[in-house]
Amino acid sequence: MQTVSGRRGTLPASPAKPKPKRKGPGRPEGASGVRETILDAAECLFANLGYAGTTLREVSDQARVTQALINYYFGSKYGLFEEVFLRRGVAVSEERLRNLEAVRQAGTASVGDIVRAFLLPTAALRTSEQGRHFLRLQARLHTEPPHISYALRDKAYGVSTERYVEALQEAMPHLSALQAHWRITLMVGTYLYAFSDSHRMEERVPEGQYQADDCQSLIEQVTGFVVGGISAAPQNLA
Amino acid sequence: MQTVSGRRGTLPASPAKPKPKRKGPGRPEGASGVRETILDAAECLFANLGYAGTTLREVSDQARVTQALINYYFGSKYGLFEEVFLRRGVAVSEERLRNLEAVRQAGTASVGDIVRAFLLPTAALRTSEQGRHFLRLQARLHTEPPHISYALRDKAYGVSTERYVEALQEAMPHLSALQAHWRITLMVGTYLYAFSDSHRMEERVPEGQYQADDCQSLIEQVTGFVVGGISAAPQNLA
DNA sequence: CCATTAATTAATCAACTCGTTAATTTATCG
DNA sequence: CGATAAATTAACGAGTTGATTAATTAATGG
Repeated sequence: MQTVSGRRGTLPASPAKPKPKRKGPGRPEGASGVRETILDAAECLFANLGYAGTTLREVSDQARVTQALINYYFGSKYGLFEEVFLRRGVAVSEERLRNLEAVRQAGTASVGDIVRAFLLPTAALRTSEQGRHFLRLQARLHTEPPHISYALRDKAYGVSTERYVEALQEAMPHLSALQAHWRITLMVGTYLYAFSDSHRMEERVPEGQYQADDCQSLIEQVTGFVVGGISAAPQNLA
Repeated sequence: MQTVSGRRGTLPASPAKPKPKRKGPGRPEGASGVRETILDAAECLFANLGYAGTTLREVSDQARVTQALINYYFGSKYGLFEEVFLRRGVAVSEERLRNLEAVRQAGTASVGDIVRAFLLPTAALRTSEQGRHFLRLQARLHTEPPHISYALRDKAYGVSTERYVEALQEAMPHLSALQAHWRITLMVGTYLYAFSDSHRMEERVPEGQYQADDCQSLIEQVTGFVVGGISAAPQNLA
């Protein structure tokens, strides 16, 4: 589709623009990329303002397109939201499954192996601005009303999370099914919060000790906590 | 403009009216209780739909008052939100401080003591429907945009959380200040998620094993996980 | 080279948003 | 009693909201 033939010589009344970014209506040459631009803008805004708090006009402004174009591409506001979330959500889920498969084939998986296999795909997202937007969006999705969140969460993460419960039961055979579910659930709650920047440690920790962009330290803190929590003795209530 | 003062005068010698619920305009006899009714309705809706997703009309409908009455009592939508959150938030925070003081005076506080002192006030809220609404609202507040959430979170929980960091450092002197902050932060993330019903274990756990209203089991699972996470051996980092 | 189709815009729409105002009803107090 | 203040309602208004439509431009395919 990338016919890179030169522009047509006859330019009606517009001045000669060497700029490849043509503005205005009309079918663009090749892929315009505007679709991804809209998704990026929406990802940022949905993450910061929530589903109801985001307006399509804000999205269109930030993406520098007209608002009608969003409905043209995604049909509706919810259609946009769906695609924003699933575009990264399914990728994360698939990577988790691949990671789990890898540690399983390498022998008996320890709790640490399982936790790292689960956390690494999302931890990697923290290295980019857009990735952090998605992580905030994801944390937010879990608090959105069911009719907005349930179907999406299930579609993206339903299967892979179930596999991790099974793997944990193999690693800790003395855990009941209910306990295994609980610990995976608590892991999810912990990392959602820790990776979403919705906490405010920056303001509470003595000067300069906390580096918000210290990704390595973040992963270690969270992994240590989660492994400790999952590995705790089942009736550890001293 | 409008008097937003709180408590009205003392209820006069109540003449034991059989029907204290008068409908229509005019000053009611004694305390009408409509203020709390509005707060309860708003608590439920803010929890389920978020700040932006809740309309004052829905609140007024559910509270069975006219929409203008909300502005009469609370000034603005945000004023209502503020009062909804703080009404229980400060109570929880104060109870946490009292609990911490109690375990400290009883001798050296263990990690389990600290965690239970922190979690019990919110766990108790799960026994009532309105309390569970508040817990969802609270979890949601942490994902709302800063201009909505930061001031409120700090006002309600700023001091008490800081005290718990100090207590944890006493209980685990080998932890650095940064690590202590992290572990308290991760405890918050974990319990916010676990107590807010934003997970969906009901649908994933084998039949009947999960009792959503089994408050005791919930507390045990979360407490065990958090104590294990906090007590985990700190990876060798500064 | 012309018909078709894809991409884009401006303009518009009906519904809904929060907040305000004037009016009304009643309790309370001097 | 009568004045005042409190509580409540109906109605409205200015501004947004998500979505639709008709028109416009250009690439593509036969």
